[in-house]
Amino acid sequence: MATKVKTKTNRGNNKRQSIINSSIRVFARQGFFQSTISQIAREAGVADGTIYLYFKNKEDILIQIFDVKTREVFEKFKEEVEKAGSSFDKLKNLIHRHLKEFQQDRDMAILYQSETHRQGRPFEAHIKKMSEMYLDIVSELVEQGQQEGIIRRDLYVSLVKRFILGSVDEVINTWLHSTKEYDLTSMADPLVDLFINGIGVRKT
Amino acid sequence: MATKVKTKTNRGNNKRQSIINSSIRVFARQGFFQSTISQIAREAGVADGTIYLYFKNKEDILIQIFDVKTREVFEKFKEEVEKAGSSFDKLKNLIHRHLKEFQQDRDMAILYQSETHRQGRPFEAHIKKMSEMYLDIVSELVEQGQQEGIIRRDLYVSLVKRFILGSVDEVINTWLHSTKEYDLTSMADPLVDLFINGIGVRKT
Amino acid sequence: MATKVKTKTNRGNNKRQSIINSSIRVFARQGFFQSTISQIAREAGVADGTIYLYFKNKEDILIQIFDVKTREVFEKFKEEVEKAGSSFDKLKNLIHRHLKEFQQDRDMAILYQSETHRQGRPFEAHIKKMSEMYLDIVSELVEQGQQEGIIRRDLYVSLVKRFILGSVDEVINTWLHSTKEYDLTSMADPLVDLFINGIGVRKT
Amino acid sequence: MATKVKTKTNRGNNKRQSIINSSIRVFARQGFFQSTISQIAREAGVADGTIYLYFKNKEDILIQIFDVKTREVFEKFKEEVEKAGSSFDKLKNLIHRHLKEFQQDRDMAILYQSETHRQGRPFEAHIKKMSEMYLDIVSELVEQGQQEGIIRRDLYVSLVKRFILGSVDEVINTWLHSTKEYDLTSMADPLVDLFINGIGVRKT
DNA sequence: AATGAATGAGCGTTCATTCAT
DNA sequence: GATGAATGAACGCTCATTCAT
Repeated sequence: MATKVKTKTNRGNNKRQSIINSSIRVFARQGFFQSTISQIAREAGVADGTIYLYFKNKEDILIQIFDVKTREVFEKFKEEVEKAGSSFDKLKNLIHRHLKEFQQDRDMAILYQSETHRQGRPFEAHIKKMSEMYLDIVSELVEQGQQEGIIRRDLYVSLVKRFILGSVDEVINTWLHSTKEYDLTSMADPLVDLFINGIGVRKT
Repeated sequence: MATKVKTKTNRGNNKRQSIINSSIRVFARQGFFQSTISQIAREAGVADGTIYLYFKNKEDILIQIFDVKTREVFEKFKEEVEKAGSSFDKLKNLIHRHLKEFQQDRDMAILYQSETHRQGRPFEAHIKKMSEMYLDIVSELVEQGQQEGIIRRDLYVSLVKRFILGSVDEVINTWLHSTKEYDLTSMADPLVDLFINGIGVRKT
Repeated sequence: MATKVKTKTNRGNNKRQSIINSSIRVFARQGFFQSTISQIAREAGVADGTIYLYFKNKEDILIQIFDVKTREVFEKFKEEVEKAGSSFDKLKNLIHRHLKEFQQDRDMAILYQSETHRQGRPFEAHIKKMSEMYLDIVSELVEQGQQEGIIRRDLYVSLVKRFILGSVDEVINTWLHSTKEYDLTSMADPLVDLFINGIGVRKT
Repeated sequence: MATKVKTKTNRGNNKRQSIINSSIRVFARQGFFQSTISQIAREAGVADGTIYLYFKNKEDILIQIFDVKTREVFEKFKEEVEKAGSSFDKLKNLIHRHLKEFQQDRDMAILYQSETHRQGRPFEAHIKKMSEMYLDIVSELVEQGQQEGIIRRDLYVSLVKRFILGSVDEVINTWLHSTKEYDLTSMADPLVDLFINGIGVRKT
């Protein structure tokens, strides 16, 4: 149906996508600064110069990757949260999906970990935006939980966000750098348990 | 007394230290790959070539920084933990000191965040070592808490470590990238509260 | 006819040749280690980086020069030898052509002299190959002479080769370092005379 | 007797000699340009700076080596020639001693081969001087032989010198680059035979 | 639109030489 | 005399970017 329209547009998009995909792979493998345009071009099966038809420069590739990918990812997160009813289930779904997505796209996970933690200007904004989306999700979730009476009311929501996001990130990071292979999603339930109940013994 | 001995040794050490300090500053400001030997040399007030009297190459600077600094930092952490009695106080002290140290040495904090999250081989080992020290501290702490009956027994200790370390890192990372200035250590108590009690409401 | 094909191929070859020619000139003038890529590039009318499009590194230029040039030269030598009938005439032709070629390509002669006599590994093989070609030519020539009954049978052929090649090289070397200009080929006949008859008086 | 006087002078001379010897070794192993002052210093057991107390600069070491060593060597050559009576024996002795000396001092032989054949200014003069000494010896020898009636009168003496020196050098050079070990001096007699009689069959 | 040869600024690193001790 | 830490010019090489085809 919508197949014919693509002819012109998609040509470009195919090449564009191809470059983006190659970039993610190459960046993940070697890091942004260690990657060369030539490598990306070779991996994408295009000429070096072609890349500059779609991207302003090397950094622009990275920026666009983040813009697109994070939009995608957080769309999925939102969807996952909406799927569930209680705030507890929402959290569980979120964490599970978070781990699952990063497990499925290892290269992107690596790239994400590297880039969200490095310094270097022209990026800040994009990272922030993404981080805020996570915050939004968590905010809603916490608020709902509080109304449901299952989440404490005396919380700094922004701290809760870092508390959760940080833990998940570290779990992912450990997985990425681990020599052993194991299922990342299996960490979801224990993690959620920690989020909800903490490590302290409950006084009965 | 021991002042004479320095003449020879210290000369070198001073210059060495100066280069290390400059490197931390420059690496923090621009990232490892964006930093040049010339910048470091200029900042340290030495000639480019001088750097190679003390370090094998650019990467070696980074490695030595980590080796020294992490040893220092974790010495402090251990000390802080030993200062307290109950596992609860130990955790509190640890988190507090962690935040305090990184707040006091912002450049090192930035460097630490960048390097622990990037890919690139010849480093893995050094990072691992450091991470394990943290794990050791947390392990002991958790174990003690379990014996004291104030920390749950049904925990994956290695997950707890990531749960705690990840949260703290993220809190630091947010602070580093924040435009507002605020006291990082003020996050300690709320964080510990989250670690111990989680976000869930306690059923009475 | 075959003119169109050049468009792509020749472009590269022209630049490649240009770099090779410049390199011979620069190497001859200052020696391999004293020559810089910048000098070669300037002399060839290309950018420094361009050189690395055609050669792996500085040393690779030298190797390729030798591979090509010595093949060329020894093709000519062989041709010259085959042109003559008697072994005596062959020898005469060989020496004459040898001197003529090196006189015509003074830079290459200088380079050849330097490089065949210096130490430094990654070269040995290439030099050897070349030297052996000369040996082959002389071997055949001597053998034929022996069958013709005009060359002694009690000779170490490998020594004869060095005897001849060494003398010729030294004559060339002297010419190269001489302040006076003189016709190098004029040395051919006297040299051959010495090869054949030696310096001793013939007992009649 | 003259032993006491040395105290002061020799100290210097010892160090000087040590540096010279080390330099020959290092230069021979790696070539002049590939050798560093540090390597020479280390090998000589002195500090880098000390070298500049005895030599103006790196090149000066090379020059002084040649000045001294060639004087030494050619003293021996002369001596060897004077030992013999007939011009024929003189030639035999010269060649034999030449090969023997270079065989005994392999490093110097390598250095000599490299440096007499490379281009690079500030040297010419020293090489020339040495070469002329050889020429002188050969000249006398040939002249005497002519008077004795055993060497042809129709010879360019300067060509004869190159004819002989070149052959010997090439024989040495081959020996130096050979993988097999063999006695270099065994080449002396066959070589002399070639010099005297050439490769041609004598007409009876 | 696509190419890829060409560019040249820029960087890490080396090393001859100096000089304060 | 002797040292060796310090210097900084110089070089080989890389690679993001451009542009003629």
